[in-house]
Amino acid sequence: MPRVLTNEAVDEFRERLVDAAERLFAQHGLEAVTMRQLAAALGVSPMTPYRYFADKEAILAAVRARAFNRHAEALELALEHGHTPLERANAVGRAYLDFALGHPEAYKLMFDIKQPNEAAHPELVEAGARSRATMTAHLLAMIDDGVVKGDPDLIGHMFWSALHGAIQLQLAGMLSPPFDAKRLAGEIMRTLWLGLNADPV
Amino acid sequence: MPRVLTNEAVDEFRERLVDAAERLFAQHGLEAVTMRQLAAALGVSPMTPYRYFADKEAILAAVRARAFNRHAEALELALEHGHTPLERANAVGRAYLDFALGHPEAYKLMFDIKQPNEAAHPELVEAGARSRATMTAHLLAMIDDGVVKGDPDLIGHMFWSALHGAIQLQLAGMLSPPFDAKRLAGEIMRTLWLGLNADPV
DNA sequence: GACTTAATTCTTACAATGTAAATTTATGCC
DNA sequence: GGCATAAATTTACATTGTAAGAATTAAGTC
Repeated sequence: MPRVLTNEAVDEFRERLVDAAERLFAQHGLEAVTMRQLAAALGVSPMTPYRYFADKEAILAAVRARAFNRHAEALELALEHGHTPLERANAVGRAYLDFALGHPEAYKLMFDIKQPNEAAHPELVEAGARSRATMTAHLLAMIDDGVVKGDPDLIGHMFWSALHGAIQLQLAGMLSPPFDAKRLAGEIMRTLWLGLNADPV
Repeated sequence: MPRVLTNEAVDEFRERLVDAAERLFAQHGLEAVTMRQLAAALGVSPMTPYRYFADKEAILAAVRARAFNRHAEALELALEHGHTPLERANAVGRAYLDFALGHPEAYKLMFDIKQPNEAAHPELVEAGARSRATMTAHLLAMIDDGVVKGDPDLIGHMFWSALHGAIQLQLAGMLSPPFDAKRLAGEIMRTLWLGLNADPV
């Protein structure tokens, strides 16, 4: 009988490959990283990764899933460090911005890509859902506490859009001094809070 | 002496090629369109386009420049159709949204791409500047008229970020009912106006 | 410990891409 | 008509993702 890979060995290889892919994508961008480079980074022959991933897209899915999970963890950590709902909202916004600007390539892979059949990768779907859920968790508390009125899902999407827009403009190189994502995001979020409280329901 | 292309002939070929590129990019996306396809679309051999454009990136620059100009024209048209500054602001916002959702591929080429040496294509730089200038033109009038207070450039960037974020989320497939770019953009813009007026300077 | 056998890995191969280099074609002056 | 030369085509090459085939290797049997 031949040697058979244990599940642990398979997982370990997949993880090492995702490590390398994450690093190389961040360094050179998704398009610029080749299957051959990934294989070389692990010291295996060019076709070996195909034993562990269906194709390049499956590797992308794994990297994205990990990014969504890291993102969720960063926001969850921020959530714990605020005592009032408003503090938590600000902490989450700041954490979102810090993640995006600190890991721009990961952020683009998460939110700026239309992966054809995303549904084929359940771990990716789950990680995406987790990240999304964390983003709005604190808003529910704010509505409950009466700090702000309205549909929490709608308000969450409004802040998300605003933050995302500022970030995307900066990452695409469309902003020049004295404007940057951090400043714009701060101004927009402040103004939105004002507007939400000024709004008669 | 050999036949020499007139400037008109060169311009005409370039224009036909940009026509084809625009259409094919919109249909299949930038990455999926090959130089060979572009050549075939004009009925010439694969290398002929290289007589008129340095490389694929130069074609992209030309397509982007044209998109920026179309965008500017759409916004300028909207500007003319409003009588009060507030009407004009709403019309421009609506025109921006309509352009983005009506020509999603063009929009992504304009605002979601970091073209390496953009500065090497003056027509692109100029078209981009024109589009940007149009976006903020009406805000200056609003500030002058005292409809709203603050730095017009900052306020312009705030609305831009918010609109862009909602659009990008939709184009990346990140929004699902009952949320879409149009609704989010409307809610955000309304709330921002409220917040700006509520804000003591 | 040698042998068998199938999972794993590596090597080879191919079609597609952007584009460089070589070749052919066509024009207008002598 | 022949020639110089711009334009266009043809040929060629390195690089990519990945399919197919060949080689390697390790576990169980004797």
